[in-house]
Amino acid sequence: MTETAHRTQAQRREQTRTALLDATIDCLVEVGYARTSVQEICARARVSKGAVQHHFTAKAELMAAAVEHLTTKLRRQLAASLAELPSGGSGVAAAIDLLWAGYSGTLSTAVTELWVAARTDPELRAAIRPVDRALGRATLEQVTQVAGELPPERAEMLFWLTVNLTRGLALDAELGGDPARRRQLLEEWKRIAVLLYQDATTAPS
Amino acid sequence: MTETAHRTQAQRREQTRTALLDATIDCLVEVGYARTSVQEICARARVSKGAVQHHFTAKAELMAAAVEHLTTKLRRQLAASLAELPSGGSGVAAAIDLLWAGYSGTLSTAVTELWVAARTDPELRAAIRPVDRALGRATLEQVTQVAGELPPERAEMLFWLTVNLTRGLALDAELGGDPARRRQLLEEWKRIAVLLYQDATTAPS
DNA sequence: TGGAAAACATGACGAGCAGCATGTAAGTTC
DNA sequence: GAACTTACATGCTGCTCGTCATGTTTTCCA
Repeated sequence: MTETAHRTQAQRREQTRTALLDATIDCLVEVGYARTSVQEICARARVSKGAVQHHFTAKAELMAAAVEHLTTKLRRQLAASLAELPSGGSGVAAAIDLLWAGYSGTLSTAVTELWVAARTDPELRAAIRPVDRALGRATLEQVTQVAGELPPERAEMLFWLTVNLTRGLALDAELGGDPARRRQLLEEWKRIAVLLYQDATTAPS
Repeated sequence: MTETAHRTQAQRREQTRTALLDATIDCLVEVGYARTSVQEICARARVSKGAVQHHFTAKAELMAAAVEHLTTKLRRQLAASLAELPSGGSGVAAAIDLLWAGYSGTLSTAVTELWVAARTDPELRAAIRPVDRALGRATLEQVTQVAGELPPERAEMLFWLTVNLTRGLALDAELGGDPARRRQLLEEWKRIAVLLYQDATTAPS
């Protein structure tokens, strides 16, 4: 029990706000975007519909806020794990593992739901694009610091290839594809990436 | 104007049935799964709600049928283009292009909508999985025939890597990512694939 | 040619949805 | 401690959805 005898207004505000946003993410992950209703979110956040009405004027605004909340979380998660990467060939493999871990978790599942929904919802799309691009660029920067010996152009290529491959694999995982095959594919890609890394660093053009 | 003075019952049945399924796919592509309602589908197919009621007992059944219809179309499309592939290194690059073309078109967009929806809808999921697996296997077979000199194990790896990368790129395209970068990434991947292909064929382990 | 059956249309029903109006409790300010 | 503001709850309204019951048209068959 959280004995909240006295909470300042700012505390109350932020508390229910994050509760709502977390509940929204949970909803996206568990029931999908199509069935994510305001009522469901309220039920999970243990608040009334009036509360969400007070904090967000419309559902779209809630979703937009959820996108930012979500991205912030993902960013923190990735940053924390990417900070302690070894450099060199083993670093490349480790980075790929981390990217896979990041893009295959529940947070990324929620992002995918929003992405697909945003394709046919211009408002949501406008909210997602800048935030997502910022996440991509920030992650790229951290990754390229690991593989500093590589020409930045090639490091970027490797990064984006990994990200897109990982997203494809995450999609496969969502539908219940064979986990063993995914592991195999990821191992193979790591092998290829390390090989390319070594080629580029030992014999620069 | 299609002057349909006399249509046999079977013709009528099949005609409105495919009209409904095509309309469903259009709906998925244009407004997304969340807003794909029976009414929307009926409006596009120029039929009443009673018609869909007559052909499909529930909406889930319509969706399941749409999945199969969709997969059949995709299969035909891929088969037609994959049939006339050159073999060898240039064949590998061409195959990648074709897979990209297949997985980035409107049909694949509809599939993605259904995929993501199926993640949280067991019924839809059960309908999708076998059909999708069959599509994957069939495409794999056709592709491996092109790269016959490659050890089947490695050809399969290359295929699945390409498919998953392509799906990730397709997702990126849906949100309006930079087309130029996608082209760049695809070119890079083709280079890598051809390189791996040559390595494997000239110096088998 | 008439009647059975299939294909389709029309209208209605209950459920769930988002948004709003209004009421109540908790914190702030003086 | 009383007026005031912010944070939240409750209940309603109009709408859309999927489904169903019933009517109408078209084809088939004897």
